[in-house]
Amino acid sequence: MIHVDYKDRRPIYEQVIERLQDMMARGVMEEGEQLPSVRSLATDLAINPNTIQRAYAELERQGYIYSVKGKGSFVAESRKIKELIGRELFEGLKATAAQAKELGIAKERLYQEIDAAYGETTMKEEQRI
Amino acid sequence: MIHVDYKDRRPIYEQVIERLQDMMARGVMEEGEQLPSVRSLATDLAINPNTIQRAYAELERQGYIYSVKGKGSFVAESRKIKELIGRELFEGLKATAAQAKELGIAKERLYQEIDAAYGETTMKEEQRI
Amino acid sequence: MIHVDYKDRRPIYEQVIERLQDMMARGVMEEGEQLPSVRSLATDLAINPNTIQRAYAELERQGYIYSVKGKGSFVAESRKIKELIGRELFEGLKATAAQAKELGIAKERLYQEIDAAYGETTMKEEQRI
Amino acid sequence: MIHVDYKDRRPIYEQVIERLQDMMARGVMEEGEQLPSVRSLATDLAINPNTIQRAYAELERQGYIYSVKGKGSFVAESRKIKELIGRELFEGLKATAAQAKELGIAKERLYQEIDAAYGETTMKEEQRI
DNA sequence: GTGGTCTAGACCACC
DNA sequence: GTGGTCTAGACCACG
Repeated sequence: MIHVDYKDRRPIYEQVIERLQDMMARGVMEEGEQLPSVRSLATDLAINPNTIQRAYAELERQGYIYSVKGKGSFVAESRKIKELIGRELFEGLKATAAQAKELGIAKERLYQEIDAAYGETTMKEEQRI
Repeated sequence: MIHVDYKDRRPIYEQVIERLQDMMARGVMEEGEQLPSVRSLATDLAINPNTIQRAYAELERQGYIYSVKGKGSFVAESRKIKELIGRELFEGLKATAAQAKELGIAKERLYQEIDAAYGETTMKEEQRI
Repeated sequence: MIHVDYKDRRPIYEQVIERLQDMMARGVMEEGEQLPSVRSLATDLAINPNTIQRAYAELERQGYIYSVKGKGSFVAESRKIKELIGRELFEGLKATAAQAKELGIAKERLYQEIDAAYGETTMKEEQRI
Repeated sequence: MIHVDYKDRRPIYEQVIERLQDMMARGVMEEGEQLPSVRSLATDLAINPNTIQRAYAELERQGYIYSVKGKGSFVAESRKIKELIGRELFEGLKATAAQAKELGIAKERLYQEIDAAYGETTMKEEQRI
């Protein structure tokens, strides 16, 4: 389900956060669904419970999940999650576009790159057919 | 000229690198121009010379500048810098686009955001008129 | 295990890098194996931890090892290491051959030297028998 | 005649040494021929006379040239120069071959690389015809 | 004066 | 405990 890569230079708790965010954004984990307990997930991934605890705390702080004492942690409303993910992505895109403009890069050149990214994966899916 | 933010979580030497990359990309520092000496920039920013030294070493490794013992550090060819900056920007954009596709975001939505970024600044310039 | 030579004109961190590269290339240190910690190796060699830190950072950048905060540093995949070492060696050989050609040295003379190096050690091994 | 590259990371005096060694090895400068004076060469290359002085001193120490007080510096016997150049090149090759053997690389693989280096340039010369 | 290396000692983030 | 960053201060090589 989740996989941590020790060769990845980012801290493990960040990897866990990102993987969970991704699963929630893509609907693999649905609104209101209960997340695995800190201890069970720690056992599954063979890492320190403190690390999972930290990931969950951060996800709660950001608004992706909410915790109920004595019950567990749950996925927040999908509307909210979509908004959070979208805001982050668009902010990054905005910064990139601003920098590109400053460097004198035509915006059509950016479109082109986006088309390539979208088309590329589409091709792969077609090959699966 | 350059400013370091101690509240920023990123290491100081990275902030210095990015600021200098940016200045070179925008042509504020021209090809062949001598950068401030390690010691003088360290004094200006009120940080340790070793930290600047590290930033310069990394910039040289990446190809943005070249350093000569006893002479100083100098901005590399602008052609090369444009290429380096462009490659980095497009790689980031590619990753963003791939993520957006995975999240089911229409690429037209990305175009829209880019147009906004390009248009926005244009608006500001027009307001100056 | 490792030895630094203060009479050597090359910086200490480079000597450490080369010794470790050599050990990894020869299989003395195997894939995934944990390297000595920055502090312990520094103590062993009686040099400053920062110097070891720099060597490890460079080795990671080159792809020979990977480091994880709070865990340690580990030898990369042997396949990758073989490739890195081989590339370096052949590049050096290419430069030597090019220089030899320019000086009007027959390439058979180079073969001869290589045979000597290969044969010489073989002789030693035979003497052991 | 000689050219120094400020972008080259090696110190200028080393570049001057190598260029002169090369010219002597290839017979561009003949046995007994007088080298340009320290001051005139310094002026030509627009660098500090101390730098040239250092290069000449090092070349004399290595046996490539000899100086006569009040007269100038002269190229040593070509037999000696050939020997010096050859010794350096073959020592490097020997070390490379030894390392290759230790890594389990077949010596035929080294021949191949040498052939490529010799052949490649030969091709270019043929194209000139 | 310039860049480059090294030491000693401190603090942080992570696990 | 681990790796990573930073400071203060020193010394060297180069021009």
